[in-house]
Amino acid sequence: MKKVLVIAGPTASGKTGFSLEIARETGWSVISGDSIQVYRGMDIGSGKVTAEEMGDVTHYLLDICDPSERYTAADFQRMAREKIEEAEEGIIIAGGTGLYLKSCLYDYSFEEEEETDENRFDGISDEDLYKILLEKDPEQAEKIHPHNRRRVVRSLTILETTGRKQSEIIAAQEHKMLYDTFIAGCTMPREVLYERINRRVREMEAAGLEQEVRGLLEKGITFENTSMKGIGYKEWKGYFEGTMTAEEVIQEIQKHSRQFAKRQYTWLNHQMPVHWFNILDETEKEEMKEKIRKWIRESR
RNA sequence: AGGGGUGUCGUACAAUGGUAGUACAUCGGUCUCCAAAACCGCUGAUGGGAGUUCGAUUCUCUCCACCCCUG
Repeated sequence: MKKVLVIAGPTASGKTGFSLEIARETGWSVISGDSIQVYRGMDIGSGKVTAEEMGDVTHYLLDICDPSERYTAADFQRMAREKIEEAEEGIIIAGGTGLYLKSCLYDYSFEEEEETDENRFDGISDEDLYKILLEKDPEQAEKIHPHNRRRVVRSLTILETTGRKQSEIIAAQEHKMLYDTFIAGCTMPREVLYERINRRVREMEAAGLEQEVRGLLEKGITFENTSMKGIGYKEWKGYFEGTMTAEEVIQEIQKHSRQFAKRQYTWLNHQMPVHWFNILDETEKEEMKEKIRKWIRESR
């Protein structure tokens, strides 16, 4: 069974550095498990590993899309699984996009779908849309809040294009991991992480984040593109429309990053079996490495 | 020092002589392809004291704090 070492954790927790250390020790490649780092030209704001840091460690799923394209969890699932299968012994996935990690590791199945008109439900209220779903797939509807239009539309789309209920698709799965997986979670006290986040955003500012965003806009990328929904990018809309100062933008990015880190903790704590360790504590870090080495030695 | 003004959750604002509300933030949570997305929930305030009143956050006085003007 292929071994998959997942290095997870909230933003700014040091996932990249740790994954490089392990990659150099094991000789394994690294898959980026990140929804924004797939886009070319989005380097500073996405906290992408630099060529210099990377050295000769092979990285997959970085810079594989144009920012005008839409990359999704299904794309990640397919491409990451391909890389896992190609690996000789094992591979590392470093990233903080919870859904991407889970959908790749577990037996999630994303049904093939036809293109649908995104605006076909315009004019129908959230409540009415929810009632429709309640009628057609009550089991799934009960799991979704009526106000969460995106999820309601999603379920209806699955129903329309595949002819199957989302609840049935999920019920047919075993909810088991497909690989021999070990999930290491980089963490640290919340206040320390928040300070690091704030500092990192300042560093992005100094590294030329504004110029990076300006360059994307000049190439025709708009704030409507999925890629521009990322933290560090979407906040500049007001700035380029003349309603916000750069300082306000930076503070928004810091705030959104902190909120994101909190959501990442919630996801990782509740959705996957993570082995947490305080990455700033040298002893804990070494213990984690030892656990990883032991897990690699075990043959299953 | 004199004159004027303002004091309500962390912040910005509401309202009322009779249960003090909203937004954002904080904190917590949901999650099967837009997920760095979308959505949900909780906590939390009338500056201190006195008076009028059945009842004051509201009216009155006083103290305190802050702001503006004058010197």
